[in-house]
Amino acid sequence: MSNLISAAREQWKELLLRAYEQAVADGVLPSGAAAVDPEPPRDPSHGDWASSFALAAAKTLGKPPRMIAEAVRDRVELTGSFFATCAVAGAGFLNGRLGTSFFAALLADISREGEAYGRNDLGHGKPVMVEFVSANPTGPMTLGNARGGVLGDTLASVLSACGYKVSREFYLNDAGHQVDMFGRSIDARYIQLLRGEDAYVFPEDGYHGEYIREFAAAFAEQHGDSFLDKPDDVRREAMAAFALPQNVRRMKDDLARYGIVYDRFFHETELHNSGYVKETIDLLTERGHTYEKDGALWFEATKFGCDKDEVMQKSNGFFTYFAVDIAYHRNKFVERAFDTAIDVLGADHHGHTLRFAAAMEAIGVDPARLRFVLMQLVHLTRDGEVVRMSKRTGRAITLSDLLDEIPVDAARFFFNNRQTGSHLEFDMGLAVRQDSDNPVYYVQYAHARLCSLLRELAAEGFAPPEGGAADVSLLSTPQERELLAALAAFPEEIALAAQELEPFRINRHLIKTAAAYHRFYNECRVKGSDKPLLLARLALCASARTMLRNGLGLLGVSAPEKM
RNA sequence: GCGCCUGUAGCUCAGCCGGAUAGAGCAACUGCCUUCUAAGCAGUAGGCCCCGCGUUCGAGUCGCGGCAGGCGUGCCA
Repeated sequence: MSNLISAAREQWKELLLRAYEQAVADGVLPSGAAAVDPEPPRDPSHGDWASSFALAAAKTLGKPPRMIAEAVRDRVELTGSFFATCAVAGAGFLNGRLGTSFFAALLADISREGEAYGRNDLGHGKPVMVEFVSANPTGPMTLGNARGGVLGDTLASVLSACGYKVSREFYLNDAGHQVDMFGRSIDARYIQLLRGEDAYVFPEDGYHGEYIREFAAAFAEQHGDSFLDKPDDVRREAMAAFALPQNVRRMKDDLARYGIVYDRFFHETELHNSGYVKETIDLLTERGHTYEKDGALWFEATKFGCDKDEVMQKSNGFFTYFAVDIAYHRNKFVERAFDTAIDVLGADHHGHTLRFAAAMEAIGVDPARLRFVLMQLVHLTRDGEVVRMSKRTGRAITLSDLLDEIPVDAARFFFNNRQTGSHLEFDMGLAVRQDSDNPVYYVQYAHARLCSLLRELAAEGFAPPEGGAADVSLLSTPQERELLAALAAFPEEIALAAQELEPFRINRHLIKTAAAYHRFYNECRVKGSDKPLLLARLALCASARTMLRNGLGLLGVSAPEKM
């Protein structure tokens, strides 16, 4: 639960502020300057925390930044702090270098917390729902669903690590036009199967996939031609009722294979059957946010900053998708009392975010409780060539096709290896490659190397020292310091990933840490060193293994002990 | 037309609420295994950070105006 790195930052801020106050008391500097949050210097050779206090204060105090910085530096009291040195550099930066006490505390923390290292309690147990994928249940899942699945699942894990009570949810659109068309499509194939291709014109906007024919054939297998003389709507509903659960079953299987398990599949039909959609629309009307026009019921979105109003109930009496979704989100916040709901959506849905916020405000829910992760599209390539279709099926590549070819670890790592707002290029050639070009192996290899090293040391009778009993001051090479810094930064990365809804940060940090370890490995021998140094490096390695394992765990990627 | 997103090395992308000499990986070139896993490491080379103006002690980062690409703007979902 600790976050030593941010504790150190706060301490640096405080130490400099106190030194400044001393300089004021000494009559060297005028009063009036405000504290500044230190930041990590871009170049690690400058130290661990840098403050631009003197630069920011220069104008207020009417003194040159370097003069201010030097006056502060001369009065900074490092005894008993995490810091070993304070230096002035550049235009007037005050650079602090962490000392042994910090690193000893760090390794002790990691050793004590083990698999909990990196976690925090930002969430205080507040209930948060992450809704993701929510793919149309009338067909196979797409690559977009594949990316959304990883983002949602990883984000949920990250939030969970931050002390939120997280619920993973899949919204199942098992009602409405799409399902109707699903039934009509299967029905058309059913009739064509029994009476010949020319006997029935396939609906133009129907689902053309081969799987529709398969459902029709399966239905015919079970029921023969007994449905041919039934009324259209009876037939179609029977087809949908027959095929939908099977398709949902397949989606769940694919998701499970992908390492994704939901807390709940929420059925849209529940909202209709219970009258909740109508109740929600009535609520909007009661609150005076709707009007009738052209036989339809409209929501006055323009009252809440949108550029146009939205239809809630069509003139044919059916509710729009938007209306149902408002009801669904009301259910999340009001009936189920989630503190925050996060929707992972394709960027092509960005137009909804404003409308949703407006709708939440209109029903009396703070719009800030609804947050969106908008993800850009996926471009699939194979060794530089764009891939659109599966060679095997001749159709757009599905999640299932992808998992047939790409190991789950690689798929999960790749889909989270870019910021959500960036287009993601997924190189299938790279994803299956088992070498260091492939970042997932790079990280896993670092973990496996650590495990191997720790096994060898254990065989020689060396166990990681309890509670940081090693002499950390011996860890003084740049490689050791870089690795320590990466280990220290992990809790803050998790916190930022949760706050900013950027699960990609975990990938980035893992790659950074793995790189630091590989450099350490090449430069610093553990086996065969003098015992105090060996023990200090052993403690470092044990901590590094813990951090890498915890990070991979958040991603749902395995941490192999041998490769 | 209006709105949102993106524009950084040949390619794919980082750049953490404005900070020091703009980074990583790939591709190219040069090195490193009798030693804890070479699935690794070190080095060289590669940049009008799309353009212009502005704010600031300081701009890849903030503001305004352009340019280019993507998406949205349905009584579709």
